[in-house]
Amino acid sequence: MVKEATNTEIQGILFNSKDYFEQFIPQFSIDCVIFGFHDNELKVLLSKLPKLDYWSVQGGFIQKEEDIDIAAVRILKDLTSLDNIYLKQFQTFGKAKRSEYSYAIKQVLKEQNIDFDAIPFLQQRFISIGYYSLVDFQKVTPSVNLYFESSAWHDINKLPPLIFDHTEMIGTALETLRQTLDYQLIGFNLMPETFTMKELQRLYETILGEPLKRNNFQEKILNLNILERLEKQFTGGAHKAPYLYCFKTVSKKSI
Amino acid sequence: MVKEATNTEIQGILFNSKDYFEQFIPQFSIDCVIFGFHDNELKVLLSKLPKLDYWSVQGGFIQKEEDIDIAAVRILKDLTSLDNIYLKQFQTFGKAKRSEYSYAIKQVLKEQNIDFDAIPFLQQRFISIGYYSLVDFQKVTPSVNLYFESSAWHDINKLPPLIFDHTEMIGTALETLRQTLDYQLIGFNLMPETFTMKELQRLYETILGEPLKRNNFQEKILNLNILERLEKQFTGGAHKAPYLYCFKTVSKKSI
DNA sequence: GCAAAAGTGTTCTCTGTACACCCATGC
DNA sequence: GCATGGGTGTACAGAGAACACTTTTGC
Repeated sequence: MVKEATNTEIQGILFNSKDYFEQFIPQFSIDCVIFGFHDNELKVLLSKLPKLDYWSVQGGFIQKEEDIDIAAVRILKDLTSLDNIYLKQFQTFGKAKRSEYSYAIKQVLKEQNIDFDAIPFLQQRFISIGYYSLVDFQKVTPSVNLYFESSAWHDINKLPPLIFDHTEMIGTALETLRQTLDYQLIGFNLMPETFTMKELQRLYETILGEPLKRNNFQEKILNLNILERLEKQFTGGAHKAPYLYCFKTVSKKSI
Repeated sequence: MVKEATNTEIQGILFNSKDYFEQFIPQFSIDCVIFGFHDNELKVLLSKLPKLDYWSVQGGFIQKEEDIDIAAVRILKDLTSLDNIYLKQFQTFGKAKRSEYSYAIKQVLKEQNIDFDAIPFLQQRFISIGYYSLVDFQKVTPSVNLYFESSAWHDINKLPPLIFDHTEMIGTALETLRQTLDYQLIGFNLMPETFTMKELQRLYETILGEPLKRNNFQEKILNLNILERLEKQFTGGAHKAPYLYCFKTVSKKSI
């Protein structure tokens, strides 16, 4: 999964900005906060900058004749190999200095013989449209392009250092998820095919950022009439075996 | 308030796109849905295209080194002469063909010797960041620039024909207002200094799009403890005089 | 006095929340 | 049997909705 890019490759791509300016709308990007659920934790998919301990929300650019929503779908597919995924625009980020690389990053890359100041592509001010998407962790095959070194899932509560305003971006995405809380939508898109009530509860506890009462959560969720109860799951634990559940079939909502 | 622009003026401005491209980020605009409340109706401030029965949400462009939120404030001030106004980004509109002028408009303007197809400025595809703002109707002095003929308030339920995707834009702004309903914020920014309970109720009925029970609304609003009761207002009607209210002082929230 | 509209109080339901109890499972 | 964790039931408080009643005003 980790793909190393050589310095020459990176410089080749970056300096060759001509293709970029021909194909895409300049100064404009889409960033995609990808949420997944695994090991009882809410995760985001991040990509690591080569040679540096900085990570980034992945994104892409908008083709000159492309709807932004279509661009977001295309970019998400490039990043996860997934189609037909829940995807939603949540905010546009446009501080004038938001996409400036820090002095520290520039210095370290200069040591690698990459001079950011000389690359027109990177000199642009970018305004970025933020989308978030909910994906089934198990189905994602993360991919990286040559700008990045590797991709990995990170616990939403233990984010690594991020470039630009990406920490704020993830925070806003989570906040939007919380405020537009939809039990069917979020669970259906983030959970695997089958799961226990406890796992589902963990998901909502992470999104809401607070513990929920076990029995009240169960009653509320079951009353929504969106779950189907399956057989019991014997875990080997010294306690009653929990039921497995799945969501009643609905079509995955896209934009 | 109505300022007529001659064809020569319009063409002068439009053809002189050089200034625009030097000063602003191309292909990028901010549109500002301005809400006001008057005559017991929720209104939006719109501007009329010269010579045509088409209206537009007003907006502007982003300077090369300007934060988008700052740009929105500047644009709003240009349009209403008001400072320190509640203003919120709600969605970015980016369909590829969203800012194309219709064939009908082009034809009519061709008859006025304005050839849209020859104006580079107008040939651009625009991606527009939508903001909405809540203003005190009485304090606004609408202004127009040379692109438009006049400005006027329109009832939210009786919108005239609008260019581009502006009808959808206003709808989304209203929908956002509804979903993030905040009794203090909305009322405080949209109502005049003093008002009756009935007037306030009308505002929320329009936003929610449904009638509310008079007594339940009164009880709920008063329990929020955000209103101050003033003297009675004798309207001359053959009924009990209603109290006037004002909001307890809070600072007007900006972005 | 009467109609119109404003102010106030009461009841009922529904939801959310806390607490309590019982049941299945493996050691 | 016993500890652990899952499933279910109950009781109380607060919010919202519907209804009823009283008060003020101009004619």
